[in-house]
Amino acid sequence: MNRTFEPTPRHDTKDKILDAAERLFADQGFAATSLRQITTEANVNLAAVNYHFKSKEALLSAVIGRTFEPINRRRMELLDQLELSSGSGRPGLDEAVRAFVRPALEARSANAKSMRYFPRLMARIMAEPGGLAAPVMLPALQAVTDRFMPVFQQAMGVNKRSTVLWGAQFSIGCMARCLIAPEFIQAITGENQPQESMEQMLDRVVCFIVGGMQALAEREKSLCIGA
Amino acid sequence: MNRTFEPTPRHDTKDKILDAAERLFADQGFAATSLRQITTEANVNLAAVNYHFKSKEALLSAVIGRTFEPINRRRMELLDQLELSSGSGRPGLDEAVRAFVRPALEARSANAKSMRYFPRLMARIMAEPGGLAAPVMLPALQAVTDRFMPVFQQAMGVNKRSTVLWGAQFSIGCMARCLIAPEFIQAITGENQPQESMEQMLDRVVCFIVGGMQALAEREKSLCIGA
DNA sequence: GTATGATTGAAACGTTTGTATGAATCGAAC
DNA sequence: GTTCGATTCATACAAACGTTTCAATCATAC
Repeated sequence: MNRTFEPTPRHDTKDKILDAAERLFADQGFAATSLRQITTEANVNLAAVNYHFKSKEALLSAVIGRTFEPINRRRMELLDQLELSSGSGRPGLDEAVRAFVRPALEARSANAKSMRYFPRLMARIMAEPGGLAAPVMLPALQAVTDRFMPVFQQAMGVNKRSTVLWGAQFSIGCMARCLIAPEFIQAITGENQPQESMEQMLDRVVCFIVGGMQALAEREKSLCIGA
Repeated sequence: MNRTFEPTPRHDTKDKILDAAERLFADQGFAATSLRQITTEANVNLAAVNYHFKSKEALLSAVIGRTFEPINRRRMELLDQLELSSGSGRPGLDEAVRAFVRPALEARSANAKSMRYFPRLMARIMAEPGGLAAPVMLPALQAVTDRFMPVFQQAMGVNKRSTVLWGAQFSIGCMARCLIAPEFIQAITGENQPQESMEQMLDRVVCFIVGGMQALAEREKSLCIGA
């Protein structure tokens, strides 16, 4: 067999593939990213993808799982801590929203060397309720929803579940947008805006979301009075 | 030449391609949609795509242009009317936000027979500042931004342009999310929520956005007092 | 009827794709 | 050193892809 073998260190092939896939899926989307692009960037052999991950789709699931699972775990931790440190076990709306949003912004900041990729991956995945990522994403979203929705509802002081559900959806929209907004602002204005810190961005988006949720709560109350 | 020719009516090939492309690009994304899928759904010949649109990318640009251009034109019209009918030529924040959001929701409703497609197309496009759609989208976004941003700023009563820019980005996030929220709510809760009318959805999202923007304005004022 | 440009049709082309295959190499245990 | 499973390598395969080509057909004007 004609083989020009240059051995690759064998201890991190899988991670190299995951890293490259995360970057390229985020930048180009799943379908437009070929396995050869991934393996070229990761400097591994094409067959390694199927060996370690069985299929391209399974690779996507793995990328999503390792990206989003820590965020959701962090959310749960923050909320648990909040409830412990709140005298009545009932966090305020501002605190609850922070616990929801902060992990996503933290993840953005933690990916300093590939900061341009994570926000787009998240934006792409969040736009696809029935897409390829659904089997991985829906259970995760379900768990977070089950945990946070009652807290939001209590903090908003509303009776209707639909008010909370819509508020949560708009909050997700804000949060997702927040992750890519710097790129958009740059593209639209052509200005090099001074870089905002993560805490500044967090303050802005939490302020907006809390204001919006409180407005929805007020709306519900005034509709009840009118009915 | 061996040809089994069945003539197609020649008066609407281009529109059939655009319709099919809009549906499939929205549902699957650009890269995952092949021209053969489009032409099969449109019941036209493969070569027609390149004849009428020159390339797949040009087809995408055409789809985006015909989808988003009417929305933006409607936005401008609504705002013009608003300024005419406002005594001082200065619309309130609620009205300005409505003028921004309503056309998108209207477009969703107008696509009754393909309602599942338009929201996703919009969500996909909005997630990609530097993507394939950028040459078409950025000028359109620029025009809308130039027109609405001063109105929002005045209505919010803030001095800093950055406050308005961020508020606008969060608003776009809310609006985009609003278009696909019914699917998400359905997927997460497994419940068949009663269908909300367009006006109900519009009221909800405008309420949230206005609340959020007012909160940002208050935040700016309190930061100025503190500084 | 003829001429001409527009439009459609079938097929070809070269490239790319994900998956699969079997051999070579590696690393750990004995 | 030998064995065995894990891992990597080069290659093959069939299918799919966007673009192109050229002839047939259509529609309109004269």
